[in-house]
Amino acid sequence: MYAAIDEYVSRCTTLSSEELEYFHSMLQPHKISKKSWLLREGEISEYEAYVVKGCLRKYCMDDDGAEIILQFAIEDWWVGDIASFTMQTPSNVYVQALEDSELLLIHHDDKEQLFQRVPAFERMFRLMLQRSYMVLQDRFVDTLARPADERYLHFLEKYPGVVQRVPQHYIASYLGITPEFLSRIRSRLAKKA
Amino acid sequence: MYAAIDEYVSRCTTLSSEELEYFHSMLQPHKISKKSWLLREGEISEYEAYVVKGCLRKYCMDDDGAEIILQFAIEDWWVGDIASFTMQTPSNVYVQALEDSELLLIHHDDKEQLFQRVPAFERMFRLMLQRSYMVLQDRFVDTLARPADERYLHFLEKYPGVVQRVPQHYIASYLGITPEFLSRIRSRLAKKA
DNA sequence: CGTCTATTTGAATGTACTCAAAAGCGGTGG
DNA sequence: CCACCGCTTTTGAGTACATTCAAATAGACG
Repeated sequence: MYAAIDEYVSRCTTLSSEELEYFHSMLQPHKISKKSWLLREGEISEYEAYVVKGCLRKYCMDDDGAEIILQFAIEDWWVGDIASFTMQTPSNVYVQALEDSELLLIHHDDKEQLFQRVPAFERMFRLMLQRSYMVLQDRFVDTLARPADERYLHFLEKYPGVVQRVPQHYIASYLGITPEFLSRIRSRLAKKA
Repeated sequence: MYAAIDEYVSRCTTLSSEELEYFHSMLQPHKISKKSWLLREGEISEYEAYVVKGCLRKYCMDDDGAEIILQFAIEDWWVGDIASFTMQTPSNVYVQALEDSELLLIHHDDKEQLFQRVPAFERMFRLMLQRSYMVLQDRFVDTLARPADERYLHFLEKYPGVVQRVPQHYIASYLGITPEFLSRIRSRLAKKA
C-alpha cells in the first residue's frame, strides 16, 4: 500500500523511520468507484489524494457549462484543488474517478500538523507545488504557441498510457479543442502514417 | 525602501523585529534600467526580485521565435523563473524591465539560509507560490474558454494601471493574440461606447 | 526634423467551431 | 447469445474567430 508513496517521498527528502510511520498514520486509504466524485464544485476540499491505483480527472465548468479538464491523475500523482484545500473555501473544480481507484487521502488538518511536526514535509509539498506550476506553465505556453495537432502529439509523448485509458473527448477537453476536431486530427495523422 | 515589502510579509505571517531585520539583510537593493534584462534564456537564475518601483515583463520564446509574455510585474509583485531558480538549471525565460525600476533581490543561497533560520518564510513562499498557481490556472481556463475580446476586458479589470504603462503589443502577447487583432478588438469596443 | 518603432486598417486565408446525422462500441437484460 | 440502448467517435457542410502579409498612419525619441 505504502511502497509507492514512500518511494515518492524519498525522491524529495530523507526521513527517519519514525517520521515515515507518522506520515503513514496521517494517510487514509480510500477506495472510490468509477464516475463518483472526490470533490464537487461548491464543496470545501478536506482532502488531497495520492493515487495508488486508478485514474481520475480534475475539471471545471466554464460559464457556458462546458467542461475543461485541468488534470488527469494516474498512479503516483497527487490530485486536489489547491485553492479550496489551502484556503478552506468552496471549490470551483470537480475531481472525479474515471476508473475504480485506490487513493491515500490526507486531511487538511493532518497536513498542517504534519508540517508542524516534520518541517521536511513543508519543503516536500513546496517542491511538488513548484513542479505543478512548471507543468502548468509549459502547458499554457504550448496551448498558446502550438496548433492542436502538435499539442496532441506532445500529449501522447508526455503521458503515455493515458490515451489508452481515457475516453477521447476528455483528451480533447484537456487539449482545449472539441471532440469533433480531435477526431479529425487523428484521422489526418492516421493517413500520413 | 522596505515599507512595502514589510507590508507584503505581514499579510502572510508575523515576524519578530530580529527576524525582520535578518530578512532585510538578505535583500539587495538593485536598480535596473528600461529594456535591460534581469535574466536571459540560458542563464541560471541567481535572484528572485520584489518590485519596489517600476515594471517588468517575464516572457519566453516559442520555436518560431515569437515572444509569449508570461507575467507583468509591477509594484508589490515578485518576479523570477521558478524552475531555473529552484533547480539552478538554465532558464528558458527572459525577465526584462519595461521601465527604469527599483528591485529588492534575494539570492538563491540566501533564500535557502532564510528558510533554515526562519521557517515562517518557507511557509510564506509556499503561499506565494500557491497564489501564483491559482492565478496561472485562472488565466489558463480563461484562455481556453473565452474569446479574445472578453479576455482583454478581464485583463483591464484585473490589472488596472498596467494597460497605461505597457506597449499594446505586449498586452496582445499576454492575451495570446496578435497585435493587429488586439487593435481591431479595441476599435470595435470603442465604437460600442 | 528624421528615423525607428508601434498601431491601425485592409484583404485573403486558415484553424478550429457549430450543428446535424451516421456509424461504432460496450454494457445490460431478455 | 443476441438485441437494444446509451454513449462515444466519426464524417460532412457551413461558419466564425483569429492569423498572415502588406501598406498606411501615428507616436516617440534623439
